[in-house]
Amino acid sequence: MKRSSYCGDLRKNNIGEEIVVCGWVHSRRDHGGLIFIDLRDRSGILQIVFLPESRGTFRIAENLKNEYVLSIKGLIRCRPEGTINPNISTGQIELVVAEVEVLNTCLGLPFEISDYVETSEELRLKYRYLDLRRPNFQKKIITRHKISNEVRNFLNEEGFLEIETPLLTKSTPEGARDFLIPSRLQHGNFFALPQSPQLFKQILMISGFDKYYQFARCFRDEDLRADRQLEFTQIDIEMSFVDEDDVISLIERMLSRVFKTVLSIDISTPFERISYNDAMLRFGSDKPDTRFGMEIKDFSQEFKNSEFGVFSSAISNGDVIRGLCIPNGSVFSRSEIDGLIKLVCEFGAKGLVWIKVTSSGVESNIVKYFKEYEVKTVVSKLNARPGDLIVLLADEEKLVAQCLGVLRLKMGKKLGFISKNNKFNFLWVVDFPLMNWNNEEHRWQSLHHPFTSPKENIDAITKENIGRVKSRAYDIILNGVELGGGSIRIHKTDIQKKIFEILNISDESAKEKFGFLFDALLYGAPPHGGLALGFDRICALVTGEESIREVVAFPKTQKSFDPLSNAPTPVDDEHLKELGIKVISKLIKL
RNA sequence: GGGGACGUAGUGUAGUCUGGUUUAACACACUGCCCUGUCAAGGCAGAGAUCGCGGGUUCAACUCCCGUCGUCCCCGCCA
Repeated sequence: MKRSSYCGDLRKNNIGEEIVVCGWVHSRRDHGGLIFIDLRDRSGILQIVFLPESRGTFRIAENLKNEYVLSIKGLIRCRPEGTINPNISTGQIELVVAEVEVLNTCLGLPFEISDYVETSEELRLKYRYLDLRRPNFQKKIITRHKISNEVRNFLNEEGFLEIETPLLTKSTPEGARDFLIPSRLQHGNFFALPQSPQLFKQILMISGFDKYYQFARCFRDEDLRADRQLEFTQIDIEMSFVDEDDVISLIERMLSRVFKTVLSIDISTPFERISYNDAMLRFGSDKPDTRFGMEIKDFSQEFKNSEFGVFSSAISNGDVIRGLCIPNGSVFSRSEIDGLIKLVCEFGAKGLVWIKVTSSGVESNIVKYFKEYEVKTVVSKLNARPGDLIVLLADEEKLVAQCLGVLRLKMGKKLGFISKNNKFNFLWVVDFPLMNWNNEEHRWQSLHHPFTSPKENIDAITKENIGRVKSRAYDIILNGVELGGGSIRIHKTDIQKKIFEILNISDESAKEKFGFLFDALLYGAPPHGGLALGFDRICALVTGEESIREVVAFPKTQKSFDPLSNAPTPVDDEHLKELGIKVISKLIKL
């Protein structure tokens, strides 16, 4: 009995056809003289009817259990009047069994294969093959495929070539911790798994491939989060002879096509663009969630000469004063407000000022030190209304932005401004600084990576000036999630040299670390740029999931363990010897 | 490295704050029987838990304390 149809594809127009379906027993409803089976495959569920007249098949049906694997031949017929199930796509028809073959049995299940029963993630991961059988999960994995398929279609039509880059590659000093692979033929040397195919895709541009893409597996040995796995997939794109607008427009067209095809949602293009400085000022984040307001305002000017010493001296110290208004926040109790203060303190900010706006005036921990016009200015600038809670913070600019940004998000969630409402707010963040100063290591660092092209020409790239130099980088944000980012790259050796100089990377070590790209720039590198999108994150957002583990078939736990395979595991001493690695019988705690 | 939440039959939860009326409850799943139109089927009966693990406090611990393991969320980290 060879399968002729998928269960979920059958409809009224198949009535009268003899078909063969294969799948799993999703549920059994035994009425004594009549037995129904819901047969499930990846396409959906089909109701199977076993009638007592067909004695052989009926006896088999009496002994079926959940998740038995069946092959069934029978006739599709219309369901009798009044027995139509509007909840499933095949609800108007059913299959009357002629022949049934039990292809396999199934043990008692560790959890139910059902969309209605939640199970601990630990158990789901251990029995991932069962978890993946759940219809909702199958939908998500299929959606993931649809997205990647549509991205490929689009890019292929646009003339892009998919080209693979190596997984066994070279360790790079900057960025995340590398996964290292010892070389058997060259003891003491290591490959690294790529954190991204960055250098290779730039090489491909220099090789003349012009428009490249890849669904690239990337690896970073850093701590895991809901939106971070050790290995993840990025849609990696690079183009030659383009500027920022070309890349941005391509991605906008690509994403609107994907959302149209997969979700039937029209997203309007072009996406809003916001400068990095604006994002930090107004939202306290370089990945602002613009689905709700509650924007941050600066009050440094207003309090420059304030009699409230804490504020005026903060300004003269070079700090800033910023604040936001929490709608209906005055209902918060004293302890809830203390919670906010504690939250801000956790980041190292000294403390915050709060003002409850009431119909009869204001109420505050500190407002008695303010002049009346100062209070009025704050209230009106934040457009605060009776019932609102104003929060002000004076501290170093970066810290204030971070604290208020976190506070804004927390309040937005708490007050229900962020909900699963199928709203997709795309946003480009542009005009990033090229570098920022690392205070601990006392050196300049690239904000993106050292191959990002500066906006200014080469004469403006000096150690004195570098803090003010913007880059030709762009990040794409969706609902406060960093979907991806990219830049126009440096294609001229002189600029690249200057960047390395400022980053304190010597010619020698630049050669050693990025030598092959450095050399390649000398041999006719075209202007080029591109971007990488977090594919797992896109899938999570499209399917309405909070965690990318919900759209990854085989993810790892937060401690980077795979409960399905039990990886990672120890290996044989023999194997280690071949790799030239000394056998360590006991791990030494450093 | 740090902060927080959680861990109770196969699964999901309640009970824990305020220790003893608990012989640890409920739902689903499971087992047996009944049932010819159900569809997250229904009815009857039944089995299933040393309350993550170790220690402590107490006349008495699922409950309080300490430690430990695991899972999740967050900070650091992730160019």
